[in-house]
This record gives sequence, structure tokens and C-alpha cells, in this order.
Amino acid sequence: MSTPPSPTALAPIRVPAGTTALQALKDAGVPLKGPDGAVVVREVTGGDLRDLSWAPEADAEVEPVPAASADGRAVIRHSTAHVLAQAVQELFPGTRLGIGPPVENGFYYDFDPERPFTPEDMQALEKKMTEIVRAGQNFARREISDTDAKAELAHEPYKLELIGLKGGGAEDAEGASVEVGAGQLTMYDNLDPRTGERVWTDLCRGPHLPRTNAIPAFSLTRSAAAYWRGSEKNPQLQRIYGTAWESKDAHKAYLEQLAEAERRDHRRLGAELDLFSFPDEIGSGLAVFHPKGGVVKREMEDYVRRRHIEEGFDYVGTPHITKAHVFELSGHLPYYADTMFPPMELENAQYYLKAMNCPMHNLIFRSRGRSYRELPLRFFEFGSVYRYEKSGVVHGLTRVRGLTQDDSHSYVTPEQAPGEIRHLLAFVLGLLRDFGLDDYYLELSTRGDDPDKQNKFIGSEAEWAVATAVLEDAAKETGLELVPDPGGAAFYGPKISVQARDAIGRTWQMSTIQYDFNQPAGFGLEYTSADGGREQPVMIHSAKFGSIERFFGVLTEHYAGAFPAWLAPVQVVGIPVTDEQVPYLADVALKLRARGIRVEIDDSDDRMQKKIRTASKQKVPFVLIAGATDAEAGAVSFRYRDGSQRNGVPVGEAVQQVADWIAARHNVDPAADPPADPTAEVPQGAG
RNA sequence: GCCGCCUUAGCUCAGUCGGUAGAGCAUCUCACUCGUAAUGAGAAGGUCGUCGGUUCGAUUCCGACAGGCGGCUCCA
Repeated sequence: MSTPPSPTALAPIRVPAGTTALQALKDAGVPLKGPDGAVVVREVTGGDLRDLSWAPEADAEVEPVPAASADGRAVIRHSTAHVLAQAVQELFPGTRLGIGPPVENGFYYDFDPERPFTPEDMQALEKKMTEIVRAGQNFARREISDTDAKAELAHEPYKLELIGLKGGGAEDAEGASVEVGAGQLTMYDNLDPRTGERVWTDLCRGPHLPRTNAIPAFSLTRSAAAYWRGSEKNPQLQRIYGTAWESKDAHKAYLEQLAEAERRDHRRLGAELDLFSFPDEIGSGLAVFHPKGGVVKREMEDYVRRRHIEEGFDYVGTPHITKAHVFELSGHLPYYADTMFPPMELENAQYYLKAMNCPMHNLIFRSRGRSYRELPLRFFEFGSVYRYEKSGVVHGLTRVRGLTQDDSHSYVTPEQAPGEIRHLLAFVLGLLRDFGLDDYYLELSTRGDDPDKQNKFIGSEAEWAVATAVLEDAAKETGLELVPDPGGAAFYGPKISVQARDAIGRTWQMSTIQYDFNQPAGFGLEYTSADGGREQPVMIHSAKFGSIERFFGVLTEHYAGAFPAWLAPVQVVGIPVTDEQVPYLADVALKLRARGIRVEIDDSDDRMQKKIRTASKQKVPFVLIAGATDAEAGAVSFRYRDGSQRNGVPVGEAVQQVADWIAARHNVDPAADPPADPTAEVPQGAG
């Protein structure tokens, strides 16, 4: 009698003809029990996910996939999406089906219902889904000819469209391949476990769990509209999102992660911590920074200004509005006129609020003759730009209509470009580390090869190839993960962007470095080379924070408002045990201020416990408490942000400790240990 | 921009099946002087997002607009 192999480390199993994969696994002694032990299988020979109800016609090899893996979760989620669709069609007969793929952390299914779903509908659907899951219906795979499928799906126009796209390079449609695949069409029937009767059916390439009751845990999360096949030109369907996991614990952990993300939401923390707001009177997407947010912003700006000067940048300044002509020269206007604030007419000229700074820097470059000896020439400024983001996309500080870029442009000879890009990459990565973001990867955005998108890009194919190679080489040298982003380049050139993962595993696009050979041509930029000839420089755009506002928002969420001491709006709060100690603490505060430390004394009428609570809710890094005992001893008592304490610290030592911790940036911050993300996983595709 | 939902005090929210509103926190006042996350009492605070319509009467019903939220599309 052999020990049943573990599902995670099992050799391929032979499935004899005429046997189901399920039976073969049972015969091989693979444990197939209860929802938490759900096992799914993969056909090794085809490299394609298949399901347990599949009966191969000839010998085939299958291997189990652990439920707690990306593949296993995809199967669970896709099966749950089917259950959702079944529930929708039972409760809302006549609803047409779109597609229902697994996505990161869950799944969705698109529907064309009589009317949009309400929150009450969602509850009813979740209940119906639970019934279907409990019923333990079998998912049965059935191969079908195109003709038969079309007949069977005559009442499902969207499915018919998918069949029409089959094999014709239709994998572009988000998730469409999940439904139809490339060759043989398959239908999945849900069978009543007692009667074997078909209760529901859907066009799908699979794979699925063996039975609906192999879905361990799921819930519906939200509903929203989505364009059919992802195009604005198509009608909108109603999309229902849900999540499904291999165990109740994993499901719970995910829901807790969502709650944690909500607690960290910078829009909520911005109000709670009095950092910034968005007055309606000013307009959507236009932030104002309050004094406390102003401190954080100023620390960020001071840091990045100092670093640019250290790295050899020249600090320049340019106006907020300009005649249209500069954006014609730069080539931006045809692409972005719609997303810029509309022009102002003045004295027969059109003035635009600037939406980017590069053209202005080009004019500084062009203001006099330039020599190769000056290169690399590096301009930097905090450039405020205004972009008319569509109303539906404005989001807190991360997507605004008025923003400040820490924008720089390096003008270099083509030979200097690789070195400059390496230099910029090192600069950017060091900056992110100093702000506590040390988990990141790079994305290389190129023009790609989608023929529909090529007219967006200017410049020759050869120039693009050179630019892309330079960026790619520099990116590879960092040793960081490099993810391709075909089609994602700027119209004037390819770019590298740094994607940083925050404390709870979400990724944010931060800094960008862009290689541009087009604007120097448009502006007629040139320098005199060593042999007296005229050469065209390459310009390299880079923004380290990207936008100050956006970086601020991401930092707020990364730290959940508990900024490292050097960034904290208030670094120290002094709390007297009784009013008697106010003058004593005021004296301590003077010593701290002399070291440039931001300190406040809470001399309100509240009790000290309340003051501690207030300081704690404001996420102040250091609370210094002084009572009669401390005052007599010339000491203070620390209460750190994590709740730990250190009593009776001599004032001189206390001041030094605070100063040291601030100088050390994030590394020694007592609250710099955010909870680990239990559900992090590699993002997965829709198929 | 598109679809859906939402907008009541500074904040978080009750409430009015159409007869102009209430709590907690915050604020202010007074008392309390207290050793590591909420002392007590009192006061003040709202033309119920804006404009229009229906109605004897609209915060409530309808419409438009503004702003917000969740997605989609977009993101130089």
C-alpha cells in the first residue's frame, strides 16, 4: 500500500482511454475530498488547463494542480463566475451573457440585463449562488461543432460574436479566449447530481472544478458597467465582480486586506490627519494642502531639490501659461488638445495652461548656442501642470487635474545617452528607497507592434529601435525584474517606469525615464560638436516622484498615515501630566526646536490619557510625557508610536534620540513594520 | 466621457410614507489637575449640494447641474 502523493508534488498521471481524469486521480490515490481539498488537474501534453470531468479519447497525462496556486485559484474563480451567471439567469431570465473570466483576486461576469443590478439584487444573487454551490452540480465538458454551438446559443448574441471571432486573433478581447479558445468549441453543462439532468449550460473552454460544491469560499464584491470587449465604441454591459478562494481562511484574509486598504485610503487619511482637501468651490481634482500636509510636501520637495543639485541638475523656472505655438513645436497639441484645459484668447493669440514642461525647457536650451562641452545639460524644476482629466477618472491625489511634477530634462549626445539613463535609474531607485519604497520592478514601454496604434508614434522605426535598446540595456543592468509594456510608450519615445509595491502589496507607477529624439528635432535643438559641426541632442525626460501629489498619496497609503519621523508633520508632542509641567515641557520644546524638530505641547484641558489618544490617532512618532517625577529628575518619558515606552530619559539624551531617529529616515522608525500581506500573489491574466 | 449609486452640522451618520430636523465626535465655556488610547456639565453649530418643476406647502417627489463613490474607457 503506497502513501498517497501530495497534490503539490505529484508526477503526471496516465489517464487511460475511456476513463475520466477524476477517476484516474482517484485510482492513483490522490486525495479528493471536501471543498478545502479541492484538486484540479492540468493536461500536460496540451499545456492547456482541463477539468476533471474531461474524458480523454486516448491516453493522456494529467497532473494535479494545488488549489492554493495561481492556476488552482483561476479554476476556482472561473467556476464561481459560472455559478454567478447561472444564478443571474435563474433570477433574471432573459439576461444575456457576456464573458466571465478569472482576474487577480477574483472574477467577474458581464451581463446584459433588463435593468442594472441593485445592491439588493447582489444579495439575492449571492444567496442563489450559495444554493447552487450546495447543490453540488457537476460541471460537464461537451465538445460541440461551430454550427451546433451557434444554434444552441441563438439567444446569446454576445456568445455568438465570440464564436465568430474564434481563432482569428481574437485573443485580444479581454478574457474572450476563456470562452472560446482557438480550436474545438466546448460547452459546459451543469448537471443535477441526482438525476444527471442538465440545469444550465454555457459556452466555455474551461477548465472547471468537478462540482459546484468544490468551491470553498466566495463572495460578490461590486457591480459596475463595462464596455463590451473593452471598447468605448461598444455598448456597456453590467459587470458583477466577486472573489473566490481555495479556503475560507484565504477568503477571510483577502476581505481583511480590502478593509486594510480602506483604512489606508489617502483620501480618508487626508481628512483625518488634516493634510489636504479638495474644496468643491475650487473644482474637481484640484487639491489644497493644509499646514500639516504642507510640511510633508515641503520635506519631499526639499529632499528632491537637494538631490537634483547633488546630481548635477540646474534649477530652472517656467511660466504656467503659454501660447499654443510651443505645443505645436513639441508635437503635443494634436494628441492632447482634448485633455488640456481649453485655450484663453488674448490679443489674437491662444494661451494654454501648460500640461507639460518639456517644451519650456527646450526653449531654455535653445536660448543661446550650445556646445558639446556643456553636455549633459540637465534642467530641473517643480513644474505645475494642468490636465483636463475626464470627470470619471479623477481620484484623490493619485489622479488630479492640477499637479506638480519634479520634472527634469537631460540634453545629451547620443553617445552619452546610455550613461545618463543609468545615472537617472540609480538616482530614482535611491530616492524611492529613501522614502521607504524598496520593493519594485521596472516596466519598459515600447511602441509595440499593434498596427492600430502605430499612427500614434512619431519618428522612424530605426530611431525607435535604438532608443528602445538603450533603455532596455540600462534597465537590465539594474538586475531588477523588467516587464514589457508594448504600445505603452509616449508618442515621442519609449520609457522605463518604476512600479513600486507598497506595504500591502499593491503596485503603483512612480518614476519615469523617457528617451526622446523627436522634440529636439521639432524645436531644432542643436549643439556645436568638437569638429565644429552641428549635432542634434537627445533629450531624456525624467520625473522622480512623478507628481508630488500622487507620490504624497501613495506614501500616505504605504505608511497608513504613520509617516516616518523625518516626514511626520508633527514629530513630537509634549504631554504634561498636570498643568504644572507645561513650562517644563515648553523648555524641552525649545531644545527640540533648536535642533529643527517639529514639536507641539498639548496644553488643552483634556486629561493626559485623552491627549495620548489624540497624539496616537494623529500618528505622531514621539510623545514625550512629563510629570512631577520627570521634572524633578530633568527627564521625560517616551511613548513611541507603536505603544512602547521608555521612562525617565534625561532631556539631553531624549533630544538626541529624537534627532538621530529623524536623521536616519525611515529605517529606525518604530512604526515602520506594516503587516505582511497574506494573500499576495503574482498577477495573473484573464485566461 | 460612459453606466450605476450617493450628497442632512467641521467629521461619521440617524430621520422626515410632503407640514423647514437629531446623535456621537470635533469646536467653545465652566468645573476637575489626573502617570501612558476617551472626566463631567453646558453652549453654539444646518436656508437638509445648487437651480428649476409639481404642490396650499418640498430637505422629502420629478428634472437639470455641481461634487463624491465604484467600475469601464483614458492617462503626455
